[in-house]
Amino acid sequence: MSSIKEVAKEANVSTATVSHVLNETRYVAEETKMKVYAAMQRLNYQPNRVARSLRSRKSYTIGLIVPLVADDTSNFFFMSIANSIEKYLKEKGYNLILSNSDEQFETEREQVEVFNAQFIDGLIMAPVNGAGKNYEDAFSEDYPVVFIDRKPKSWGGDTVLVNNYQATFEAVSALVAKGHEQIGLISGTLGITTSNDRLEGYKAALMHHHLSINNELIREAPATLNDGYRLTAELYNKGVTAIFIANNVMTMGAVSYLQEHRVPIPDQIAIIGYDDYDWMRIVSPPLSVVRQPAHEIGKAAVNQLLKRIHGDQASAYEEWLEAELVIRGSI
Amino acid sequence: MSSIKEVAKEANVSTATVSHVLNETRYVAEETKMKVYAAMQRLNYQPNRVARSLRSRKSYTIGLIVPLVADDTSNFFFMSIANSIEKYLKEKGYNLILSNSDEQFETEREQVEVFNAQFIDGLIMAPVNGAGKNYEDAFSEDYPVVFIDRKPKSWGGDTVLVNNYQATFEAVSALVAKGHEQIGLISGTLGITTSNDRLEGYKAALMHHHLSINNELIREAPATLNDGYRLTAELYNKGVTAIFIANNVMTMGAVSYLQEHRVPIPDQIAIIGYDDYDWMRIVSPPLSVVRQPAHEIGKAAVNQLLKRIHGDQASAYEEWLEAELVIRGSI
DNA sequence: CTGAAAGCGCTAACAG
DNA sequence: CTGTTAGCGCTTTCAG
Repeated sequence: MSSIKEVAKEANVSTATVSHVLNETRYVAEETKMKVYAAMQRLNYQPNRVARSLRSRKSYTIGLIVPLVADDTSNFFFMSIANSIEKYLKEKGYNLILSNSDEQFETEREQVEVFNAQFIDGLIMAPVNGAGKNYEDAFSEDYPVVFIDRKPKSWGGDTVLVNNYQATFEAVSALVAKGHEQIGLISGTLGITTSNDRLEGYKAALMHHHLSINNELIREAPATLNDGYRLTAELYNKGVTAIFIANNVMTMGAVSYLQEHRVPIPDQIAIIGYDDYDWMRIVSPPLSVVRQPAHEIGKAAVNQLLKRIHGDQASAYEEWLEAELVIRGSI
Repeated sequence: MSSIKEVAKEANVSTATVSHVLNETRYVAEETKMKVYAAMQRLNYQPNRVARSLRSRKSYTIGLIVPLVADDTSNFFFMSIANSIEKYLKEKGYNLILSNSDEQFETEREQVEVFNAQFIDGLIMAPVNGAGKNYEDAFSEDYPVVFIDRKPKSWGGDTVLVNNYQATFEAVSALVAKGHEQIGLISGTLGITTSNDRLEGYKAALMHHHLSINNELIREAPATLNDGYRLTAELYNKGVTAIFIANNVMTMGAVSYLQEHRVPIPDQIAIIGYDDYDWMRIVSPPLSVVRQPAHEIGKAAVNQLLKRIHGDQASAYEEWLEAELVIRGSI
């Protein structure tokens, strides 16, 4: 790998000139430019990004931390987001360092420390489940941070969220409209905004339609397939006629239980799940779901982050994206 | 962010000493060490990784390039691999830069160029579909490279592969054992080792069981849900009694077609799909599949890469991992 | 046992 | 219009 010095020598100019033609950062005579380009060509020169970062304090790299639990091979919600973030960043000439917090606060914190020492230009993160974490002073002041999907109480910075409350309200209302009165809720662990908002949306919809809220019909557990299966069994035995399941993994568990026990959907139990993956259309019957705009989350987060990187000093930004109720055969 | 210089001053030692206590790279008196630690504590010192990289030519960062087509939101095979790679790298103190080639050779090549200028310590990549690409000289000599999942003919370096041939052979044999003689094959685009090997395994199994190979029953298209749907329709109309589908996305398309047209599985058509995700267990009937060891691929690739990083000079390494036939209700 | 200082490759004053 | 040079923060040789 050749250096800027060698190029300068080869082209009979100074390193400053090479640097300036490289970055178009001051006027250079056409003729000189040509000499430099030729030299770069001959030496197959590639500017060293590390040296550049050290000097200019810009790495064109941003960090992403997502919480994927290790043995849950099915929750690709954050992977979809990671994918879209990578895509938009690439368009803007940025690289993505991906890290998984494994839904563990410790791991998350460690990764933040690593990033603090690494000249990332910005950080996007979906914080782990759990309240009361002090985020504000975890980050060195050197880069902007955007939270996605979840908003801890202690976080007062930029955030991109999904309107889970509204989507759940609509979904539960749709069940009510079909005549259901005993409607169960299966939720992942409460305590994060996403789960809480879905619970609130559920309650609000029932109240709005003058149905009573029965705590017996509200079930919470870690978002795993097995727990979804188990809670569905419990609710089924309580005599519900409809279930709203607040995440995709537990939706799978619910379908699994109902199919194994030959419970006809939607005749005996209607269900609405969360997130929209292709497989939800090929189970029988196809599943009604709340579709989250995973792609838009990534896009909005990148946009906001780049704004900050480019010096935007506006006060904390909070964007709410709408989720969409998709009705199929399961209700 | 404080620097090593400030720490040195604070501790009344030289920067050399600070560096050496930091890296435990030469003997430092216990007392001096303590002074340095105390100073680091007081200044909340974090060594700057970029400067360290520039000097030591080591970044503790490795690159990963995977081919995920943009609008195919369901093929999470490479995402699973990315996930496991990230996990193993973190254990070893490395970071992961993730990039998507979008199954486009141009994008892939551009990303390699970026990596060439970036002091990655190594690169793992699943090359794009398509033969005849000259890989050997695309990479700067500065870092080792491990290919995963696919092996272009022009690549003579380290590779981690899945024994698709053997797995397909077993799957098709299982269909034969059930009495099927008209067995269709639905494959993603041919030309990459993965698809080719599955085709060969299919043919070999038929021949081994003295069944004739009917090219009419072998269908190829880009691996999309819609194409899987369409090819299933075609094969169904050809009168097959069983179909082997060589990837997970087209498997979804196949199930979709058969369910919509109320074709009983496995009574009228038996199917075996590829890859094993949770949703395959909750369609009715649960799908028999070939399960690829996504996790092990990541692990093996990381191990091999780190060996090279640590100076292993052995000749090209090729690891074949076994895929597993999982029999469920669909045959 | 420790320090001085060179230098990794680059950018950007400052000086013509 | 271009060159000289300091210095980003660190590692490491050489010299005590």
